Amino acid sequence: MIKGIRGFKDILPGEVSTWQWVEQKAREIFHLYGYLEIRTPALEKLELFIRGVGADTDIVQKEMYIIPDPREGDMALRPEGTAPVMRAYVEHQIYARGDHKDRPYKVYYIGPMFRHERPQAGRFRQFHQIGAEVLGVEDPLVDAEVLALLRDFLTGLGVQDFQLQLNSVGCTNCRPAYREELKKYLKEHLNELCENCQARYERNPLRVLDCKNPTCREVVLQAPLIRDFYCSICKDHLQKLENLLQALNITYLINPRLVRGLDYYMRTAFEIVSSKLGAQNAIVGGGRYDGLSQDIGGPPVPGIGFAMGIERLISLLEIRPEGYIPDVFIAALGKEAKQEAFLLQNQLRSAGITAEIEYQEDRSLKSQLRTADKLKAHFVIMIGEDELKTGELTVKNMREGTQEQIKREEIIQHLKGKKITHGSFLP
RNA sequence: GUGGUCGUGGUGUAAAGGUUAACACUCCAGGUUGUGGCCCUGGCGAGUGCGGGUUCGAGUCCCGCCGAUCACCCCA
Repeated sequence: MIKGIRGFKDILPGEVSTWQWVEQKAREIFHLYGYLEIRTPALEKLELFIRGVGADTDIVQKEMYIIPDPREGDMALRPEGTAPVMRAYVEHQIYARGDHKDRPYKVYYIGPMFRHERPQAGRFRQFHQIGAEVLGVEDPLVDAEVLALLRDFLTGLGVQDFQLQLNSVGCTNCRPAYREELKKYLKEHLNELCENCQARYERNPLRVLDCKNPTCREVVLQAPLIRDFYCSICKDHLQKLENLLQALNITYLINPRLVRGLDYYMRTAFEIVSSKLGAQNAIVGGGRYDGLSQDIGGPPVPGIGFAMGIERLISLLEIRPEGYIPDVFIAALGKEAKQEAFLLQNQLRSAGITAEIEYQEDRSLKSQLRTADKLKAHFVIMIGEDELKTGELTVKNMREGTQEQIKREEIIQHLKGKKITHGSFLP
């Protein structure tokens, strides 16, 4: 038997209705907030992620699916969505278009991402993200807007258990000084750090801050904090954002040790975590990346965005939509009636009524009703010898247990007057 | 990439190294005429992830591989 690839999951019809519901809700909220969908390819030049996400990040160093191609150069399945969006923005010179010179460019995407990690609860090699980016505006107003959107989206899905963690990771002006200070501090405690962090000390000392190793955590507790090093712009940015969040009644927690694993973040960085998720507890991650455009060869363009893991989001959903439920099940007895049932089914569907028939030969009425019950059909139309003779069909309401005789020609009109459900329910 | 646990019909479980692998759910057929759910009766369905080994005998023990799961790591 040929099996699917490790970490790559089939999403079967039973779950797809939940996915569709989530995606539909996302599209509604993005529309409300003025975001348009963007669709970028699953494959990009490897270079984009090395320069965008950062050569030293785990994503680039060990998690990418790389496709070597001597003709086109190395390519990679996208491990995240922000760099590709920025690439498209720069490539199509959106920044130069009149309609976006001083209006933000707001886009969202929904699609698969790929990272070669060891699968675990909430972690897959192909996973799906709903993400959004706001390009071209530096003002913390857009930071707040993005967070408001997220809050509204999650509560709209009935998700209760989440916490917004916020930090500012500074900018190219103030981070270097902090970095030096942090290194100075870490140097004194180098032998107390885990192996991993000893390596990080040189390449990316900030990452030591959110190491989960207990002894590292202890060291970090006394470490200098970036907030004592913010330049006036960063300080101001964070202060304004906090004021806006408070004005919007968005609850958040400042986590001064929140550091994100992608190099492009600056100033605002945030995560939304849930205690119901286990080790992989982040359902959303995001922040501001004002340097990204230049990193990939574009003009200076400020930006902020987030990505949300759909699998993780779905795993903490308490409400789920029902799948397909037929309005009508047609039970037929005998060959002639079966033919009649098939034709009736077709007419019902033309009228927008969902209908199912029995496909097996010679099943008793009893078993056909059983099937109708299992399908949760609202009505059963019975066709047998009597009905064929009189031209009146028996219509049974399965929810009420009542039934009546309806003339064949009037059946559609009759059902249309019955407030039928059209096949499926969304919460 | 590292470590722990696990792998039995479609699903969930059971089977001290010893008959023909059991039970529940699902599914099918019945419980007298053409009426669902509940209940009752009967039936279909696996040879135990894959490959080796130990043993008279392996679902059970050992080794390897694969997969799942949880944690580390990292992140959504």
